[in-house]
Amino acid sequence: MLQSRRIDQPEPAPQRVPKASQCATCVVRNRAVCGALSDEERERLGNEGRTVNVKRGQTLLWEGEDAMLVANVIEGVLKLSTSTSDGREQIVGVVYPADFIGRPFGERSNHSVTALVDSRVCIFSRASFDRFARQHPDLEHRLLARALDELDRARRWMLLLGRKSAMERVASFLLELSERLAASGCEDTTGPLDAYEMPLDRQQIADVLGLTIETVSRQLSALRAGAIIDTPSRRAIVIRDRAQLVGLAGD
Amino acid sequence: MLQSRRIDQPEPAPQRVPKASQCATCVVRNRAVCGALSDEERERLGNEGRTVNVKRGQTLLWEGEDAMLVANVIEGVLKLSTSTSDGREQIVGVVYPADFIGRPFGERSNHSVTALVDSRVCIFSRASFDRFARQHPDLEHRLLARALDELDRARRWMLLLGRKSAMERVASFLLELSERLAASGCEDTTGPLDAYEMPLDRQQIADVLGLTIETVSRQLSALRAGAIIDTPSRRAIVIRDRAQLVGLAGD
DNA sequence: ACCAGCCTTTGACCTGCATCAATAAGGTGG
DNA sequence: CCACCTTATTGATGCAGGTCAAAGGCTGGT
Repeated sequence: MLQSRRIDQPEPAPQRVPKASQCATCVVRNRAVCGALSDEERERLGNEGRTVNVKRGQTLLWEGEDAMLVANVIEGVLKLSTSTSDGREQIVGVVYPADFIGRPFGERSNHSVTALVDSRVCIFSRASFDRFARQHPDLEHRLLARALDELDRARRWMLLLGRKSAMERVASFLLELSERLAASGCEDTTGPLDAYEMPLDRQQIADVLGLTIETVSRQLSALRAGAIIDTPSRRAIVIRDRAQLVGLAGD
Repeated sequence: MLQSRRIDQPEPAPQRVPKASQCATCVVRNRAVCGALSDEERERLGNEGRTVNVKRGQTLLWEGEDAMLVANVIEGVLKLSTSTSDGREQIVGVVYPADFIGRPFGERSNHSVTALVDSRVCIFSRASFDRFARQHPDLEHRLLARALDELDRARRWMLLLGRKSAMERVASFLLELSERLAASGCEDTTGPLDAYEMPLDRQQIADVLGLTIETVSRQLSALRAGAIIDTPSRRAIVIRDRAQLVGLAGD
């Protein structure tokens, strides 16, 4: 069977930034769900929220526990993960700046949310966010649009997990990251990145792709040997031949 | 690699029932998204929709094509599926009565929708449904709740596809069906069914679980040999020892 | 600088599921 | 009731990727 997994250690609670949110200057205010609101409304929602720094490895929400909060990602990358009772883990989503975290209109969180790199999020109590959302149809509309996009993405991921080979999975993943990291930068989107810093370690890549760390490593080595990518350091990825990589992603 | 797949043959277009929808007596009117509307509003939405019969095997929406319609399932079971360019197929969702089909607020459908058994759905043009939804926040709220539930379900499915063994997958699937088929019957829900008719053939089960038809067959035989289930006919499932089956589902 | 403790890579081997192939069991029309 | 066809089961074999084990490489602390 699959190897078991180290458990993410409990960590000190995320550090609250004393100052209340400054929505007016928030870098993600337009792309996040808040973008649906007028300045005045956004300010009102902002008063119910707080900006919080989350260090790499810290967990914001635990699988199975009451999901008391929701949040917008301002900066950083976080993973959503579930595990079987015997410790096999699967990462079911990776979120970037402007993405929404949590389960509005639901009691419990179905997956843990953990920072992959030092991140900053804007949190709300679920109850107050739910109340606010119900009174602001435009906000709910943005939430819906986002949920539908996530659903499409999750389903594409199901094709990868159910039907793709190890090499196809790794190639697909490197390409997806190259696109999403480019889109999450606020700069004018100049298309997918050919060089980026990998926010996941090898174990986490394996957990996204439903593989083992060794298999991931071997596929990366093979791509390096074929001069299709380069990995100048552990966490750096350089795509040298995107066309071939696309071919290997196979869909 | 994985075996290739027979293509669903193009079929005659779904048959339109001449009579306009009779929302007032619709068996799923409360559980479907329409349940958010008043009688009067529902009637108004109903005037834009039509009831359509879809025969087993007929496809309502094609992957990659413009998604011109959305629908509510009134009766039956349908699959949502995607495939790789070389024909490997993955079923990414199975929908039951009261479930919603299609991609509101999106241009193209990311998966095909095909009837697994003779079904009846209530269709709307996407454009008119979108317009109506934007004017009815309660309807969008129900859509959002549904999308979030689907997302949770898809993510639990990702754990299955990424990390579970063949036996765990088959056991999980039999249990999920036993619950969802019970819930989709309009009768007072008396808990999960211990006997039901399997709406999928072996190939389709394999396509849901990311396995091959032979592996599915072997797991079912093993379960039968262990007196955990019985399969009195091809499409009949009887759960004889639910506790053990739950144990084998492993999560 | 140097050491300790990861994380990653690589190699050797094994196993669960895919693949290939042959029957068997329903189902359908004549 | 039989011939034919589709779908499911069972068996034999192979291989992709998992498991086990042993080196490397970074990194951070003193």
